[in-house]
Amino acid sequence: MGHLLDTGEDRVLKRAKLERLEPMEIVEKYTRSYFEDMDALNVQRPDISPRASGHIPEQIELVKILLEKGYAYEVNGSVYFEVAKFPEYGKLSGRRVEELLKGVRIEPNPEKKHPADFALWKRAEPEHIMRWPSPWGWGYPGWHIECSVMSTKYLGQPFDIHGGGMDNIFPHHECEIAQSEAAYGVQFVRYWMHNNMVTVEGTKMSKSLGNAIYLKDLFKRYAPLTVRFFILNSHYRSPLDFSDEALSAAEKGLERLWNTVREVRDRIPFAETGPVPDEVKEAIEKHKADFLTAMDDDFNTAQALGVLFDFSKSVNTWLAREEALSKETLMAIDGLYRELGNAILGIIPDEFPQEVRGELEVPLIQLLIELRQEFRQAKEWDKADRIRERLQELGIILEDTPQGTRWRRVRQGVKA
RNA sequence: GGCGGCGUAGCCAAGUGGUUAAGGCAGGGGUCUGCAAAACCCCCAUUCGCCGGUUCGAAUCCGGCCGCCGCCUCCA
Repeated sequence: MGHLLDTGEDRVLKRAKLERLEPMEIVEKYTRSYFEDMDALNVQRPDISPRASGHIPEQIELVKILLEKGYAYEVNGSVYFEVAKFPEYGKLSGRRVEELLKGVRIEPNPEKKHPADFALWKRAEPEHIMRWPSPWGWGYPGWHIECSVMSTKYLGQPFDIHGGGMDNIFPHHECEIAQSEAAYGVQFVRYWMHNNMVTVEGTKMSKSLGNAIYLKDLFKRYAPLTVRFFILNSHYRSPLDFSDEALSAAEKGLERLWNTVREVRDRIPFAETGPVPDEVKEAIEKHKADFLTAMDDDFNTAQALGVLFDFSKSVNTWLAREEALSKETLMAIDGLYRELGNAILGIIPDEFPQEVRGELEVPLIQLLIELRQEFRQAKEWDKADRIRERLQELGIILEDTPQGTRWRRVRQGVKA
């Protein structure tokens, strides 16, 4: 369903005309683009992504039920939900119907019995392309009914968690509750999770202000997992402010985490078999428990990340010791990173990307490392340092370790 | 005007009645290193927007005020 812009135009139709495409092509195009961004952010795809326009009969059915039960009334081919018949209206947002009227700055729709009543079905004039036949004539569904219908069709009623932005609490989620609970007489949703708003450099993000950030653009400057880490670093109920300073700090922090995990994984193939020290076992158990406690507390991802950093500090200390860690120890540590950092938070990749641009890149870097090693052995420090500096300028960082020289890319995952 | 969220160090950000206010970034000092990098150790908020109050005790509870954000509109 396109639904209307401030200008009264249909959102999808406007876009379709502009791009000279079928309305459904527009929907498909933006849906795919959205999934691309979510894939990059390591967000799992939903099992079902229902479309409102694919559920017109079900929506009509719900409107019929509400009419039959007396919660709705029809006027001129439109159907409205009568808020006065549902005393609990406002229970989610803490509003009272009487209070709502005071702030109304728009002249009430004369078709409505009460200004707070909302549309379940709207009559559509012939020029409105997205319209369907119904018992009340040609029209299209109201602005909240699709969510009630599609969520309960696939999840049942009640279902466990309904997410969404805080800005949708009223009227959208309030209306969903009214429709669904009035129709079926049982609770609609068990838990509501409302994330706070996103700002850019302290001001709200909006197209008209020209400060909107598109993920595809952001990914050119910061790796998608950096953005994910940044988002996870604050609680979902807190406002999220995008700034270069904050994103850069997140990038550094994630790199620190990755450095430790990379070191652990690099050592596994060369490590000797041996027992896992009690100290390590206990630390793994403790940090895992702390992590899960944080997540169980209303998805406190920020605190959970703190636990991961605490754990890494211990790991780094073990790694820096003289005695080598056994293969079992390293694998146990990596196992916790995979469980908490990968499976749960999705910020530590299964495998770190090499980001090779061409087949020649890796052998050439290795050649330069060899040459530099020879200069170092000859104590020709200026030449050795020049190789390291020039490579760094190219985005390759060299690190000398007791096991030899390692290299990695600066700002991994950022599309050049 | 009403409803809701937020306001914690230079920056980001946990913590919502009780020992020393997590963690990350930045900064300072040290260890390691040929020098770096990475890593480790130490330092870095007697104080939690402001003002009152409750309490033996408050960032945490109550009242008032200020600031940012959102909603109160047929965007969904």
